[in-house]
Amino acid sequence: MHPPSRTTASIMPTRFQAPRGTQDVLPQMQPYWDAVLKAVEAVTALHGFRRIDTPVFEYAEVFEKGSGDTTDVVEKEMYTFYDRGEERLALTPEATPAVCRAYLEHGMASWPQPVRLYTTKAMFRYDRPQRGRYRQHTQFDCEVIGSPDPLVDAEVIAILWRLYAMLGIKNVVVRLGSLDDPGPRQAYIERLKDYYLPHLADLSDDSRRRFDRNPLRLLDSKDERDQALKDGAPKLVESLSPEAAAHHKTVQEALKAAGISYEIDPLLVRGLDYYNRTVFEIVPVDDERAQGTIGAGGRYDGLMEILGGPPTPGIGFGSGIERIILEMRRSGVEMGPGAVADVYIVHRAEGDAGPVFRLAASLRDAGLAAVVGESGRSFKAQLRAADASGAAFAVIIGDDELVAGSAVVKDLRGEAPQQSVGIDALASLLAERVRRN
RNA sequence: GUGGGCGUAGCGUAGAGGUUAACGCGUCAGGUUGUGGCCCUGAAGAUCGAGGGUUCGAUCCCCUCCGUCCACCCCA
Repeated sequence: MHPPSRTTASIMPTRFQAPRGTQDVLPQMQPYWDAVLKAVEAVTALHGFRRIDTPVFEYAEVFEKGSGDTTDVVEKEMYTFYDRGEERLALTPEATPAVCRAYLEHGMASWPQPVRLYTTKAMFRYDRPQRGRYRQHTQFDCEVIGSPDPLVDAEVIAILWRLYAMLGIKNVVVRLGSLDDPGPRQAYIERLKDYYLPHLADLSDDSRRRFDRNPLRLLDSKDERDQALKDGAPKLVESLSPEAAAHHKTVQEALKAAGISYEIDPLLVRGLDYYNRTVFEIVPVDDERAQGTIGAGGRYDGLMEILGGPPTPGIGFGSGIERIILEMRRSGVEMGPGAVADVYIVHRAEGDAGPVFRLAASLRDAGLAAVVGESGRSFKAQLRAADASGAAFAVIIGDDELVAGSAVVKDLRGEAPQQSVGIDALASLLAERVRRN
């Protein structure tokens, strides 16, 4: 469980740094996060979703059973640990099993069905970091539990579609596939293996491994040696059972009705075991990079039983907020820092700070963001800071004003002339002027 | 987990086996008496990612580690 500890020097040469694959979200990036989180709230409200928050960690079995213990996410990427007792826990690598666990634990089957839930939370996967791939990332996650209706499939796709549009993301497309139900899918897999069996020697190493572990992935190979064989392989979406085919068709009709551009991807395979029927991803059309997928999900009608609950259909998706923001910026969305204050107080109160602090408090009482300049810095320096703060007004209190009980109001953004105002009247006056701007 | 590129002040970059490592942005201070944005001047700020090796000498060459980026794998 515990690897030999490395020397401090090798981890931390001269100073601390954030652990590999993690990142600080600095103030200049916060406007993007703010925009995404606000849009998430807005779009989920428009679809009648309610928020749920599950713990950062769960019993490891929740994911081992839920996600599938042979999936890469569980087998290679999960942060598993023992706490000080005997409990084996795991940092959440994906939201769906955790939300389903909560559904069962709290008897949500007795709520009006289906239950529509969303969350935004940190996910952890031990993986080699790349642009858009982090060991800690944040996901917007939606789950609709308790309905087999294909219209619900289309609805969750519509949520993402609307969210991305709200955020100014352009040029994305939905890739839609169907994995059928377990029985027919298994029959299809057998046919696929029969097709590939005579050609095993010609396949890439990766694909030979896939043949045993996850044959569906054969169709997804990017290796040149595998390309020729792919074309002749039986396609899953062309082999669907009548029920799954009808479901698939209804989803498509609903997407068309909603004006969502999608393309059928007969090779779409997701890396989690629990999916059946509808699977989808949303990808940029003009970015061929590997980590381009910004949102993905699918139906998981069998998951609740795997977790020990009664048969309960469900569908959901996750969308990585870091990737959403990368895509926003690639679409040309630019967000500035914004003003940190409405009013910046320039003063020379080295002795008696009372009047300055009372003024600042009265401004804040009036709802104005007020920043007090640093004592001891020149008026010039403080005014430069006032300008940089983005404040609309500077209020100047020097020695003369201190004696007179007044302050000079300077309009930093407009043409209004400076005026001297009694300190008592300042807050209401500025509140009025800021409101007018 | 596999293969490869990169790592010089807070940020973006230049540089060369050999005296005090350069520039822009940013920061701070000034440009006379208490007034921002533009402009000008100056200052601070870099053990050249870390450790080890080769060499008379390394920031530059070699190795290891750390980080980052790209592809694969996987995924959001």
